[in-house]
Amino acid sequence: MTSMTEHSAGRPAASIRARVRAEMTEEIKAIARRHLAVDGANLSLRAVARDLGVVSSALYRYFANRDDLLTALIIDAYNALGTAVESAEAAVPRADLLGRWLAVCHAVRDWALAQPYEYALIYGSPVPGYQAPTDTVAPATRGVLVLGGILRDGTASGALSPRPGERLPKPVRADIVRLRDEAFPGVPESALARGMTGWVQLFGSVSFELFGQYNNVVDHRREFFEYQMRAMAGYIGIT
Amino acid sequence: MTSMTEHSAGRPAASIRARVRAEMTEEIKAIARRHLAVDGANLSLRAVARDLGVVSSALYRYFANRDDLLTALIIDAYNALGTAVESAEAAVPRADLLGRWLAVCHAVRDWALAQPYEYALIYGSPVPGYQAPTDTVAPATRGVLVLGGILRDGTASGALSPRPGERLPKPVRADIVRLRDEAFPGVPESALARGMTGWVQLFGSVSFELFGQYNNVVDHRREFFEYQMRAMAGYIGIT
DNA sequence: TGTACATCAGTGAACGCGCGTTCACTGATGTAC
DNA sequence: TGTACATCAGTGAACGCGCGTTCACTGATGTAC
Repeated sequence: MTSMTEHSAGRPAASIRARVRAEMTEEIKAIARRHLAVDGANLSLRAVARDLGVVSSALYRYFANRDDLLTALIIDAYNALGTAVESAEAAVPRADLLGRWLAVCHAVRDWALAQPYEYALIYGSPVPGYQAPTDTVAPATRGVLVLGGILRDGTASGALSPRPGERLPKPVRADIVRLRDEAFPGVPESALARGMTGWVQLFGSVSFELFGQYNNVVDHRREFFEYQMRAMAGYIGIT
Repeated sequence: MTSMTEHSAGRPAASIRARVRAEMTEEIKAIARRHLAVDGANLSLRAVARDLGVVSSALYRYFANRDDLLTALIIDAYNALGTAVESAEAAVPRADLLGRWLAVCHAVRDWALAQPYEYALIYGSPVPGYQAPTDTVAPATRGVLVLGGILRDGTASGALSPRPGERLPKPVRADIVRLRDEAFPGVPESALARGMTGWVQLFGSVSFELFGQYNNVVDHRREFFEYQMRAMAGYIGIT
């Protein structure tokens, strides 16, 4: 790692092996992602190895076991979704709060439609017997932090409808205050509470669509989704 | 079936076999339900047979294959949830629209918390490779029809806040009108559209809680849930 | 620059399991006369 | 009421698969002197 020995191409010799290793790791994950469609979270290491053209025990050079591979896929999925949300929202002028909120909503839905099995992995039913380790937590929060930014900016500029008289039920307030202190500085309690409700609606709507609850019920899905998200914007106070 | 031959106990002889068969079928499903917790939707027929104390091929007297057993579990789950919702709502005075709505919401959440794996089976990620047959449709709609009743009654009595000027986006209106004509007579379009949004919020919230999205985020779950459901009541126009 | 040694990716065999489904069968229960 | 026959639940063996993980190994690549 810190070796000064240089390869003819100008790279430290050690990093060649490291680079090949990183590429191999990515390829394993890419194949595993494809297999999510077939097996769901019941991912088969042997099937991944077959597709990779390698003996199944070779995978253990890269992942300690099946759960480790699943964890890597989960973290990647959260990060991909987080990146999609962040960059979609960043492209909207800061003053356009409604545009920013709708950009977030559509980024979530578009990403989920494009990788439904990865979406199911992170927002669907938990995998039986699998316990997510703590390093999934940070990637999982990237999306909602973007919403936090919208609420903060709207509060600072006065564009977010203030609710001076609103009183939250005491236990709800306790959760909201802790959340605000931990992760959402500068966001009023009522805005955060309403924002969380909108966040639940966002994922509830995407999950209904992806998990088949809209079959034979809703045909115009994008429009129905946007109608709901605009309704939530109004409820949150984003205009 | 139509035989007049009577057994000494006063039952048609054929029905004894039929009754034993029905009991056996119920027992298989009961054991299978317990196994959902371990295997998720990846249910093992052999494991069910072991628990039943029977050879695995014996199950084929009762279910043609694994998917048929899964289908039976799905239908039972929808019916159990439908019954829970219907009877909780029926216990509230008809004029108390908010009480009826909250009874529906808590019935869904309570049932889901009591049988989380059955909830995941019907509202979680779809089972890879499994296609639900059409006879799951009717049981699946029982819950939302109860909401329809609340909207209808509220409209008839004038208690549901009317939204005379509200215009839905055209594609949304198309879906809503079709839905209304098929299953929700007497419910105004805007009420139905808002009701659907509330319905999505209800299941979004329950799924977030059950599928682990509230871990380290929301501690007071019942209160947080009720706060959200009251917010949606206000949005729908239920007071 | 050359050589001895260490690291590490991938192999192939094995362990000890699991699974859904089919099929010919036995023996008990129910039906028809 | 008694008897011959039909129905049907459950058995046990088999087919043809699948799986995660371990382990001793080979041979290529990288490192240190």
